[in-house]
Amino acid sequence: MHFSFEMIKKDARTKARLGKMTTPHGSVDTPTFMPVGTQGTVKALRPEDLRTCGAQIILGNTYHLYMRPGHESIRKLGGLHTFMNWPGPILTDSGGFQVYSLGALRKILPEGVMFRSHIDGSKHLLTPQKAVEIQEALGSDIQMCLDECTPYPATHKQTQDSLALTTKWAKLCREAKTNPEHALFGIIQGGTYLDLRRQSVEEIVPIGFDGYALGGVSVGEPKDIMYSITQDIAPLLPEDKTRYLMGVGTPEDIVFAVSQGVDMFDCVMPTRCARHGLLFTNNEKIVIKNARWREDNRPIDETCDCYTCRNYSRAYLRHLYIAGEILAMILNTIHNIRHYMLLMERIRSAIREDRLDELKKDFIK
RNA sequence: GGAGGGGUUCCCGAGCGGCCAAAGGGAGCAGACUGUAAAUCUGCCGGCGGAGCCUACGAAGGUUCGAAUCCUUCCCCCUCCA
Repeated sequence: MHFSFEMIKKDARTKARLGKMTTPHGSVDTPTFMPVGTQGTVKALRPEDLRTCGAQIILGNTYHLYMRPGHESIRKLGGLHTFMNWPGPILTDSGGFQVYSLGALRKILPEGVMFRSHIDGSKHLLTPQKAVEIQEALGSDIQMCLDECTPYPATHKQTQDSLALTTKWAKLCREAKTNPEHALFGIIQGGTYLDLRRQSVEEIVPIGFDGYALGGVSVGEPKDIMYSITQDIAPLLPEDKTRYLMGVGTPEDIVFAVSQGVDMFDCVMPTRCARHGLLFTNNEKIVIKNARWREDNRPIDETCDCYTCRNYSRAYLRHLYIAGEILAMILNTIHNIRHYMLLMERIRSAIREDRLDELKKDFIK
């Protein structure tokens, strides 16, 4: 089964779209959220927990899996799906974000990025061709082009130079792709400059990808800038292709971006915050370590149907967290992922019923 | 009975004449987290609205311009010998 994207319907009052992606490992209802599983695991969850939470697609990472255990090993062991026992679709990030996040450990060269491994300090050159080769070895359903995630702040000139590299690498990734079943997505950069963002769309779209991502946001820029980039650029992307806003975000960010026509998201927020004791609900955010929950017998969220909310009290979850128990991370992550999945279900229902704007009002005042 | 070691802020523990409201842990309290170098990181943590003052280093006296730090007595604790 080849990758495809079908737009089922558009919301009547916003730019939101309801759609369906088909991949070699199953289909995905969009708008969708991908839990982040950088190292071949969504931290603290078993694949069956992910399934139960409603996750349809997850994200893995080229850089991390290349460094450890190595993409060739994973290929020999049957590919990433088999290796990690996740039968559903997987999107792999290219390592472009590590160009940003591992800033001190890498050097950008015209032909690629020279990384000093964060694990043992060894040197590795990640080229666009290599990034595609690794992702094909992993067998990911959706591969991402190697890009430079432009940091914030950056001058117009710096952003322009960075963009030139991203465009050049996008072409090389496109040429390097060999497996027709897998999708390859291009990435729009251009920092906070609208003219460069537009230029990026004009350069990347003609190369011809299976989907388009908006990258280089949520890297420290003010939220209104991120929103305006999303608002201005998402509608410029081809209607018949998946639109993916990389690394976003909070529930309100997601609802906003959906209203601008974005179909896919990924973010560490639900998983990392869960491990750090921040639990999402439809009302308040709950910092589970707070003393106020010491004897609170209620679940995290009475409207949530997750395993954690059905079986455990805030008091118990607080105890587990304070005591440093592993189960705290497991139960907290189950809740936050389910919360995000329920959010996406609410979003899809709203689009289906042409009332996303009403839902949006609940999130963005 | 003899010899030696010790009692420090909630706990452990450093300090051994002024730079000490007292290092460093822990506990406690609060906050952050956006394509994961994150089970991480940050802040607060004797009292009083601040420069400041008050109360604090087993107890009581003393020496000194100044004491958690030196001296005396007392009260506890631990180790070894009898």
